[in-house]
Amino acid sequence: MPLRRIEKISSLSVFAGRSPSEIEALLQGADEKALKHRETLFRMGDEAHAFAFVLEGALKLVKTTADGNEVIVFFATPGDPVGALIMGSEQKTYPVSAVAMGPSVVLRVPRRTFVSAWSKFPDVFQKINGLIFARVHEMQEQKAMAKMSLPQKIARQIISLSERFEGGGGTVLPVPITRKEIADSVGASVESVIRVMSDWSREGVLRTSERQIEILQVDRVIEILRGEKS
Amino acid sequence: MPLRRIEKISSLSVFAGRSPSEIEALLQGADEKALKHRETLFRMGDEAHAFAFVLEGALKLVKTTADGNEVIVFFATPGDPVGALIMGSEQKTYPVSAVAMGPSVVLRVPRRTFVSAWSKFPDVFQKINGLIFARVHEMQEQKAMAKMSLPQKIARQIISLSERFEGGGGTVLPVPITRKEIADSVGASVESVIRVMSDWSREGVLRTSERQIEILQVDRVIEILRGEKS
DNA sequence: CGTAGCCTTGAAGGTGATCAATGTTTGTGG
DNA sequence: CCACAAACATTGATCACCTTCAAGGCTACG
Repeated sequence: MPLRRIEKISSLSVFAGRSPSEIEALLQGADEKALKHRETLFRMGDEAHAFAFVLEGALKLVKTTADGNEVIVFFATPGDPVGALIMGSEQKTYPVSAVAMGPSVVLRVPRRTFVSAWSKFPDVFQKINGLIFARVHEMQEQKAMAKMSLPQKIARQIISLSERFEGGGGTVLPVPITRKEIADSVGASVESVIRVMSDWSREGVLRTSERQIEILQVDRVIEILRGEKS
Repeated sequence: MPLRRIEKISSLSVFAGRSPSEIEALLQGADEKALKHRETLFRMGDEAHAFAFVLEGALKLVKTTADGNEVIVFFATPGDPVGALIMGSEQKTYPVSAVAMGPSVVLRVPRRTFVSAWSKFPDVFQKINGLIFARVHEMQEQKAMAKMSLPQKIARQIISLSERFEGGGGTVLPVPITRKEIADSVGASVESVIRVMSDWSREGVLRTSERQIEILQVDRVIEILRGEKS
């Protein structure tokens, strides 16, 4: 039952300026896939037969290290492509796993369509590159935090995430995210993340219920990010 | 005095399969720029009028953080593009600075040529994407080391760098790299990097002279990377 | 021949990791 | 709908690894 979310799909930035028939060509063999919480879209090492756009919810891109640790490389939010870069590359297997955070929906496009149709539209390519740029930029920003303290890293991660979801107020992360996931994304231990965030809860900076994080004092978080302590 | 290194230029992977006249079109307004050691190609925040390919030597892509720290985001080695991603994006200023490590040469292509010519060749685009993929991959791998010990991070960085330069043996990094640069790239302090590398020198694992690092016992370095201590 | 850039070493101290135990919430199968 | 298993959150104690600060030396180069 493919493509019931036409609205949402045609509002994807990649499709801006494409005619309906062009869009149809770009979506040959594409389907919408609904994912349950914690369901895996693809696993690191799998052959890359398709890429996808996040339509609803969010996916985490995860790497499992040799010693069994998990590292979250990126949080993909609505509009973000996943597995797109690899479509044009030599490599044939996904370098990361993609796992849904909360119930999510993706638009999955087979590689053959990428090769046959997507490559034909320079515009489209350019749009994808814009999205990739955003991702690289985000990773670079994060790398720039290397020497900062843990609270600063966490603050940055939370702010960056909250900014990625449109929507007024925007102070509630509309995606369930665990302390472990935050830890894995900033390169810290769960315990340390908990200690930091518990302090913040006590100070009324933020609040969590059912994995949903609500930022109560955005300015305070920004202060922390800038480097003032409690 | 543009384009004396035609040989090297046409062997760039982006140009594979292009005819001489096509290459000429892709190089409208392009020039070769020789950079001295520590010379800056572009500065973070500058308007992005051009992108470039490294032809000889190497460049470091650096971010200066609010508190005056430097973070090296990527080492660009021959064949790598710098500033390419931003060409297709909304953003108009470079997110990082590019600084030569040792005398280097780049092929600089103006943005207008990118817009007018490069966008016309889907193949070329795809090739660039392949290169970007390699870069993203490298950054992801590095992020995956977040929880590893400092010696492991340094070992990885050194190995990864040595692999990026073709050339048999490949155990001498053909680019001058300081302890500070290694520190800035793995997110550690100079002193710590020095302590680790001094130990290695004493053990005969590697040797440095004039900023050139020579790996004497590659297998030992790999052991360290895998997690055995001295 | 002085300055700038780089390397080195030591001492002291802090941040965050690790280990261990326990509570809480969510999900699942009978 | 209950019972039990997973997944997630919490707290405390301990300690290793790195950072920071300080001081000094080496070498290249204008």
